[in-house]
Amino acid sequence: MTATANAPGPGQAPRQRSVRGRPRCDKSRQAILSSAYDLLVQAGLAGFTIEAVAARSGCAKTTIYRWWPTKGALAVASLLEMVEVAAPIRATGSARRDLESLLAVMAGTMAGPMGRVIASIIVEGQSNPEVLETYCTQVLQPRRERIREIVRMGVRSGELPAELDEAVVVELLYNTLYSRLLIRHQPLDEPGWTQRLVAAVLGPANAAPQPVAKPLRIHSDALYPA
Amino acid sequence: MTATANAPGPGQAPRQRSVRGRPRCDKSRQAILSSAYDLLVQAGLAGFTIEAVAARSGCAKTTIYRWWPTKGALAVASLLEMVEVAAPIRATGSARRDLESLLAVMAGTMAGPMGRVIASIIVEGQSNPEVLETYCTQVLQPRRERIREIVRMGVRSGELPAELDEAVVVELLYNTLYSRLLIRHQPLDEPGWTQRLVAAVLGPANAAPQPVAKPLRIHSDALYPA
Amino acid sequence: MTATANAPGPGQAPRQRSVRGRPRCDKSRQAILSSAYDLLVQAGLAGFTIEAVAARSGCAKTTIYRWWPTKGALAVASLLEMVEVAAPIRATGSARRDLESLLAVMAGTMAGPMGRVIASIIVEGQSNPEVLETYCTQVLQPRRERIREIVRMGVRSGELPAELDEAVVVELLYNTLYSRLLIRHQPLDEPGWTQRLVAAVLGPANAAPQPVAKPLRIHSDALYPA
Amino acid sequence: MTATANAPGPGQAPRQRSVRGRPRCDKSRQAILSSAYDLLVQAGLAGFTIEAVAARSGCAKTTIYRWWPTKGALAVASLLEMVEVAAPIRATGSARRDLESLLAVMAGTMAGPMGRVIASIIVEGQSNPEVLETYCTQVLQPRRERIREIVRMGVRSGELPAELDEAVVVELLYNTLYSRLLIRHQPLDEPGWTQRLVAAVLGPANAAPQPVAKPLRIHSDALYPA
DNA sequence: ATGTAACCGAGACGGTACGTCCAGTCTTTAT
DNA sequence: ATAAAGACTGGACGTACCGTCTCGGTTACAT
Repeated sequence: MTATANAPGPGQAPRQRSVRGRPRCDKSRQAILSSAYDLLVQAGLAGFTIEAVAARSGCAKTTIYRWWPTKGALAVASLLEMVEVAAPIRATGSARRDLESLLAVMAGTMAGPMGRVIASIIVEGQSNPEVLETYCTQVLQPRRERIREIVRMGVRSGELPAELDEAVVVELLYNTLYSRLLIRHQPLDEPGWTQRLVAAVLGPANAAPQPVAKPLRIHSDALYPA
Repeated sequence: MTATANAPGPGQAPRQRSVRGRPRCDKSRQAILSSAYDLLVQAGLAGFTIEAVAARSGCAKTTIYRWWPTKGALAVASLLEMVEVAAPIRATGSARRDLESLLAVMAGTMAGPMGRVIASIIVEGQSNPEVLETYCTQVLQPRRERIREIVRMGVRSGELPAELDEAVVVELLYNTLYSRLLIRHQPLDEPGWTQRLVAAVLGPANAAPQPVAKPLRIHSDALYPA
Repeated sequence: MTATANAPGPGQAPRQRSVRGRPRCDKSRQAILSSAYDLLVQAGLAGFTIEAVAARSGCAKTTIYRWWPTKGALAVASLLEMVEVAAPIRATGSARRDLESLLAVMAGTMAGPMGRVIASIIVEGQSNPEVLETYCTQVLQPRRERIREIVRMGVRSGELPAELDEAVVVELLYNTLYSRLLIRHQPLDEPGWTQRLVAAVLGPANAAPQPVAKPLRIHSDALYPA
Repeated sequence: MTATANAPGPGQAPRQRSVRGRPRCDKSRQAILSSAYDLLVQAGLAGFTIEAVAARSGCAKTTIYRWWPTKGALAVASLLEMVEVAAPIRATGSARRDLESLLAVMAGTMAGPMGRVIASIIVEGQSNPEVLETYCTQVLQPRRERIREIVRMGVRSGELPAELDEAVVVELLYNTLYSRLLIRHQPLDEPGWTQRLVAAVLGPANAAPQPVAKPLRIHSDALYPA
């Protein structure tokens, strides 16, 4: 993990818990993070200014700079604060259906306000590699792993062909979301798109899916508000 | 087309061709565009400043603002200036191989300096929809069409399965490139990646490809230096 | 002369009068200088802030920084703007009386608002030698010269002893003013002080002063509002 | 005496001597005062910062603020710590010579590092009258009294004319030092200046000085390092 | 040939945000 | 109680670019 993330998520100790001195004011931390998030949602990158965050949160600029070295770091931190680590979802027993609905949820999320935040983070990351690094480690990878798991389960149950390249499946499904978010050549919520995507990636649904005996409790890849 | 694109490509008339007055100085236009491009390549978005472009090109800021309304517009224009409309390539007769090599070329291009420029354009486009619009129309769509054509030809020749969803194929192949460019979770030039990608999208190569009778001269999707 | 003075006094050409580019806005210059002066008078050094000057004058900070490199330079310039080069006074024919009244006027000026400005300039000058240099050259020296002239005339007319050390006289009379301004150990306008001072410096008035035939029109050392 | 001076000289109890709690740490007091002095000498006003003093002395800012209300108060206190109350000097028997040598010593002191400290104190005093007040009471007045005493003795012995205005003599001699310190229009250590000054103020040395019967031990006006 | 219109360079201008420094204050633990 | 540590609000700093605005000068067509 990088310094970018030293605005701690739950359970993290960013600075060696100091015994001496005034402890960090958590109210300020919260105010700053939620102000940052709100500004990103409402005004996008243009309005996402340290000064604006300071003004809206009622905190001093110095307090912001003390804890987050760059705007990008602040942006990721504000996203992490708003997102559950991994929301559990109910597996239906069909990997196909699971993927479809998961993709739909993700696309919906990205089409909404959180999408603007994510886009902003990626933008900031272009000139600040640590931001992207943190985003990938903290947000992207755990969620990609969920998709991978669904695929793995589908293969194991025989629903999906054994020769399926898991890594590529994840890559294809996920990347297409981000591209639409950023390039906007097509809408993220194009109707029917989810199904076509899954069909194309998994191949035609000729084999009847075998319902798993015990419907497992797995986790969603979607970004949920905390 | 929007005002964003009024930095004309060849043969375009951005402003109602004025009969009176001093004609536009093409030397300045060239100097500005190439300075912009160079700055984008060398310093990325951080160094891509109207003032820097003016300084490097030896032109006045007013001259830049006269012709390009925003930094984003200037960025796209500078890219268009550096890129052939569509470089012709030799079709090998195998759609699979064509796609693989095309993807490899594109990935290579995006991993290089031009990738930085493209990323910058997309970044600028986040707060300036016209920029993305122009980029899609002028750069993206024509190139996507080429992929589509290869697929179409492959289907027609029987090399590729008839039920292939052309639109989705293009989407999958292309988007994954842009995601890697922007998110950097994986390198663009991962070895073997191109093959796995094509295999996953087109399905297993069971049908023996039928070489087309007359190898057609089609066009590359890659962005070539002009 | 130093860069500090490039806010021109009358007849000066601070930057080689440039033919190219937008000419300097004199309204801004005036507004800045008078705002600076007012702030120095009203709030002293504490309130004399580039930001405050900008706010009060309605100009941008950058405009101020473009023309005056430091707060000190701005302070001197604002003083120079408010002061006549050398106000003429009527010589009475008695060097003694002339010096007394001149000292009284100067003390009065220094005890007033302009004194605060001068004190501020000297303070700024402590960490910026150019400021002091400019102040001495532009303000102090010309005025000291006037005292010297009065003394010279008094000696020539026989009113003052020939062995009088002109330089020291000027030094003694002037310095004591500045010390009282800055150290405040004694009030500047102590009644009778002027006479005692002159008496001590010039020696006892034993020689009857010879009235000059034609009372000359000389110049005051005092700082007059322009 | 004012609150400004509650940095105690030796033997003073600024705060009602507390019976309970941790006693004041004298090591901190010393460290702070000498750090302040050093910073004033080395970096002048610019580097004389509470934070810098804290850093250099290894004390906390709060400790400084607890004992000295303002930077100015700290500055005077640091000067007082470095200075003997009144260093004794040997009177030569000639008031003239005594004054000359005394002036020379003072000028030398002011031209050196301590001069920077004094200038800083006066600067601070401009926006903090209590600082000047303390400086005058603690430093200036006792030393001026010494000059006055020399003059008085000179008059009593007949060396100096009886009509000499003691107060004005002190004023003239002392003020000119401070002016040169602050305005820098002339160097403080101009050779021969001391003699000319004394000559001008005391009048020509026509009367042969009467050596006093018993050379008295008086005190110097100069500021000696403790 | 001479307007007239649009171009071009230079550079001043009002602004916004930057990231930093320091001022003072407050809150904690340690002595 | 005093001290050290260090987080906090707040204000000003000086800088970088923004996008706009005059200027003096330069083409090149249209009278």
